[in-house]
Amino acid sequence: MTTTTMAAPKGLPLTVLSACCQPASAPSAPRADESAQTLAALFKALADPARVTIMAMLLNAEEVCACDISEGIGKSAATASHHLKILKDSGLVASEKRGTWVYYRAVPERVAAIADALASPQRTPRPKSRKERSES
Amino acid sequence: MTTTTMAAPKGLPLTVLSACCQPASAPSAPRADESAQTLAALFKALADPARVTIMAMLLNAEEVCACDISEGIGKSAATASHHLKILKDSGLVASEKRGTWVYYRAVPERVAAIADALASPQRTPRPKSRKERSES
DNA sequence: GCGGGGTTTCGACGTTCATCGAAGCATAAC
DNA sequence: GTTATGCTTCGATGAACGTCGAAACCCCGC
Repeated sequence: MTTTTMAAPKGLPLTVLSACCQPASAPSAPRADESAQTLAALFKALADPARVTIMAMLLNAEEVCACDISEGIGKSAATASHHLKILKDSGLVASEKRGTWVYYRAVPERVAAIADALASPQRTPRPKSRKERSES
Repeated sequence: MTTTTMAAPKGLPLTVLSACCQPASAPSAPRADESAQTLAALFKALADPARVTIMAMLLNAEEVCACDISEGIGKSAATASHHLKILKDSGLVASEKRGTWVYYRAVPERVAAIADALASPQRTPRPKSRKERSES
């Protein structure tokens, strides 16, 4: 169930894909911008090979110990912790501390949310370009 | 020509989601890393609100004039061109010059490729963590 | 040819990012 | 309490990024 897609038909950043370039009820309220920023933040969280590798590990295995992640990406423990914090802050992974070890798990709903935002072009009739506007 | 995705059923970076943490036939050849880098590069191309907005415009309308994109993201023409170049280099958009104007179009296959990479967890039995290895 | 407008490239600036070593925290075993 | 181990935070450094103005490029109409 992909988070989303339940109360609101497509209630997440996806809206940016259709809410762009609209009347904008409130004059100075950048609404679509907000969604774009939210979505861009999610992409930024994945915009590093180390973090992609981490997500791959977490999506393949149900749970991964932090110690394995460090050697899985071939970087120092400090760097691994840094990347994990970024993924955690973006909600893409969750962590649980059991004794000395910390286990990380992917949050599939969040991952699916990104995939959903990328799907379904849903073309609109056609905005009419500036060129056309100036030609008429 | 979209480069990619056509002959192979899922012939793209998705492999990173299953190719990670494997025997690695060649000792010092980071193979999964390559896929991770490819995928991360795609995410990085989308890791900016301006570029997300551009993709939204291009996915909604079939074709958008460059001049509209500049004002669509509220940045200078130079900045818009910079972002468009990044998207073009990553294969997410294509451009066509007709007379004085340049029209940009999204490359749906490439966008879908990212969505595909995010889908299908395909769990493997379980890698066995370092903790377990050290405990046995 | 010349002038003008759309687009891209160049150069520069300030900001953000990835990375590591070292130090700090927390938990478990003794 | 002390020691050892796993993880995170801190501080610093070099690289990459986003942004813009100015210059260059390209195509059209005259």
